[in-house]
Amino acid sequence: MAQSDWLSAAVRASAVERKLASGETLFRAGTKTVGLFEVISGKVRLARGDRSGREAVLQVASSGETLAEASLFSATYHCNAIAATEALVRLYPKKVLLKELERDPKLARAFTTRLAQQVMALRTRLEQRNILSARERIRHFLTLNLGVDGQTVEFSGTLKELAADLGLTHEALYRTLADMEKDNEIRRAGGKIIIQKYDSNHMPDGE
Amino acid sequence: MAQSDWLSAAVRASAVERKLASGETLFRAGTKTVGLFEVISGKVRLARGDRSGREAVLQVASSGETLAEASLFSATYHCNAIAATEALVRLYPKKVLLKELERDPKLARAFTTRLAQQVMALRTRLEQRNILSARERIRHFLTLNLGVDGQTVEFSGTLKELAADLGLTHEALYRTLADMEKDNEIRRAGGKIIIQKYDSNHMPDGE
DNA sequence: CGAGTGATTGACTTAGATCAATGACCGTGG
DNA sequence: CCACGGTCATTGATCTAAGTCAATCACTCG
Repeated sequence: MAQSDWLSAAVRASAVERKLASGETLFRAGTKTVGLFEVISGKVRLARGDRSGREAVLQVASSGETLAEASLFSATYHCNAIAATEALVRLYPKKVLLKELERDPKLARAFTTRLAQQVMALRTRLEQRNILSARERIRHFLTLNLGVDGQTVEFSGTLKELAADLGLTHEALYRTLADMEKDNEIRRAGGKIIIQKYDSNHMPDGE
Repeated sequence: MAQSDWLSAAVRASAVERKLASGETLFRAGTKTVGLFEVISGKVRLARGDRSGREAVLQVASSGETLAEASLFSATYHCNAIAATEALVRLYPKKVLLKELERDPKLARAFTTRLAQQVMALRTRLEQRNILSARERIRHFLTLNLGVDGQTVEFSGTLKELAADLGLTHEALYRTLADMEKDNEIRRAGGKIIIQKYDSNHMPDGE
């Protein structure tokens, strides 16, 4: 399951595992960086909290994904990483990884590609945050996460988490989802959302 | 001025320059990627537009900065790049660059570092977009862009551009700025904003 | 069985988006 | 040289959707 294939054997050998309880902090902003984390199981969210207590979710890493790639190039972390569920993570120490990156061009390339993907993912996220209407925001999310069948979106975790992910209050999400269901735009079934119609010519609110 | 020092001679040799009029499009989402752009003079903004016409500014690249690093690893662009002012850009063709990245570890490292910085910058941006209060958002921007003197923030371009950058309407920005000035929190002088006081214990609106 | 949390809905408030109008500038072409 | 079109900066009025506070129900876990 772990798709750490892109990591070289040398790096993998140096890994250290750590178990996290739900809600436990993996690292905190300001702390010295120790390396790159891979989530083996569970989910870990990367967030920054502003003074007002509100926290901005920057990323939610599930099994197979990595955390804090960028922090490798900085002395301290700039975000907080908190386990969203009980989780198992693997730490690839900074030193080893950096050295290997230097030596192994294949690894370097893979790593760079990952970073590039992150950049694009972040941009998508940013794009989404620019949408002010909750409904449009949800639509945006839905279209981006359509399953292979082209009409089902599966989301992991709670709706509350999804709300945080979308940058909405959970109330707003519940309500909008309910509205969309009432309007027959979507249907819900457990952890799934089924899009009822997606033709560009119904636009209930756009011009 | 151009800080393309991190690029190897081979890459630099292959560069092609292009002049853009203000408002001219450099590339559009969906177009095939041709390479990496460096802004030599002027400003180019990277943006994604949602169906409603609203455009999300993802990055504004000024002289010395590069555009579309991530697109090197993807077949098509995912954003639009539009010259915000008259601008001169240099194109480093994808093919050459990719090959050089493969060959030159030093270049690869530099490039990776850039990407990592981008990731962090994007995260900061994302964090900002999570702040709902216009005033807090501006404060956040100000603290992040404090000059060396610790109390002056210089911004380039128009206030309107800044507004787009902050994800606010220009009206909201004008108003909030005016309010902050009235409250003696800031002072304005041309393209500068001077912070009058920044002690954590005045909090005009926080709890 | 009670505490804790998610899901949901109601009522209310508010801050920011929207629409609109005005004055200051600036460059440009006749 | 100046009138005119364009854009920025600014402010007013209004509206609305999302945030906030709050209550309820269903579940699960120990």
